[in-house]
Amino acid sequence: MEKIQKIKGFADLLADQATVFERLESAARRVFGQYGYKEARVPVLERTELFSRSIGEETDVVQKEMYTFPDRKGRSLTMRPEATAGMVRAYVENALHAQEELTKLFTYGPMFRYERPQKGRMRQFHQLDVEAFGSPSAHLDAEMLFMLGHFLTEIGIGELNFELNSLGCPDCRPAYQQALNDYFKGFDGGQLCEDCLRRKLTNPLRVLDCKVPSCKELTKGAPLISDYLCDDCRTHFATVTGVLDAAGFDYTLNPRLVRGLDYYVRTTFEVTSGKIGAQSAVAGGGRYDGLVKNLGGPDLPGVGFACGMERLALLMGDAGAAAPDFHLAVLGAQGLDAGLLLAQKLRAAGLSGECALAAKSAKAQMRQAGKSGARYCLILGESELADGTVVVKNMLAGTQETVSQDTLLDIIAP
RNA sequence: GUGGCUGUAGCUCAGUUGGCAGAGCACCAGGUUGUGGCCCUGGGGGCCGUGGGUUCAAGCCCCAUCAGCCACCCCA
Repeated sequence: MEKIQKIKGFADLLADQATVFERLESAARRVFGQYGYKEARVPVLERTELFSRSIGEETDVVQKEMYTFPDRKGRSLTMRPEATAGMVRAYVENALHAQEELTKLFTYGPMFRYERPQKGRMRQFHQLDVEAFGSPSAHLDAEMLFMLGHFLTEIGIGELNFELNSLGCPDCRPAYQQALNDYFKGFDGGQLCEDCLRRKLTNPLRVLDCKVPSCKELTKGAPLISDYLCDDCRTHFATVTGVLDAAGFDYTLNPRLVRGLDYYVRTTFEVTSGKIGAQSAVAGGGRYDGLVKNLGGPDLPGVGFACGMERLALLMGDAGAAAPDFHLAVLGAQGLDAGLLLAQKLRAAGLSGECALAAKSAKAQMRQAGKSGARYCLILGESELADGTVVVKNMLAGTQETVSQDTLLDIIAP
């Protein structure tokens, strides 16, 4: 029969890799919980309109990266390309705003984007996602950055860059975009790279972020958002940076930091690493006041961020499985039943280990015990079976003794 | 969507001007009637990614296709 292989950009996470993800998830639950965030589990499949309306019709994500298809009744559905839209939908649909003034939620799971895979970029990838609804406070922005930093420290990742910017709001951003457009009008003659000529129309902010040297040169004199912020946005941002400074939180201001999703306003941030290839962003987020209303909810503000789990995994050491307590070797087929029962007794007492399922040679079973990494190898042969004992071999020391099965637990209990 | 590199044993990879399919590691067994790691001996394993083409003959040459890696783009 023909082999069926997994589809491009999807991955099987096995054993040690799965353990790394489990560690990320439990660390997230622990740390986010310390800040009052509660877990939410939301669907992976949503109505397409949810994403086109929130992320922005003209964004790359919506234009060319979504897994979109009709269901059996012809409705357009989409595998979520990011988590925020679904979280906002759940917040609105469950009327959580009516239950508490501030709602703090986190979730994690697979996201889907139809992109060409490369280092740190998969078509099915996983994100940790945090959202806080209901507060316009700049202190919430700052606390969220503290929490993100706390989490990254907790999982042992260092040497990261926190970049910070304010994108302004619907009151002040139009003036800035106009200024930027005016500035770029002078460069219609092809002095910008091909990508930037396109970007100039679709997302002018992104031109500021171009890596082509000639473009970098041309944008040196470009207007910066920081000079166009309205008073409210300026105050908000100053409060955020002020709190971060007071805490000695390490970050850099990047007035050219752009986000690919349309809903961001005011505070935006990105955490990058120089050690994971070209896809260097490990986390990114910001404030999205207006999004909740845009998705049919009340006019309440929100802040959030997402963390790429595959990218975090690239920065983490190998997990290494926990060593079991015992391996039970059975010599002689008559002992298989008794062996299994003995193993059950040990597991009931909280120990971990496996029992032989076939009476292979002693050498073969010892080899298996060695490979399992078990602290003890228990040997149940004909003579032990006859007098209710068992041989306990300490695999590290290489010593062994014969003990009664009744006192076995006293010896090998951790 | 664009570009470069790569697909041979479970894994990492050799494979000559086109001429019998290879190594190391891993796995299994034996060397020890009931004792792991080190060592020695032996063994099982291959639609050479897939489909076409050229040829007396293709792992090798040509075309297509799928997949992987890296980069662009974009983003977590």
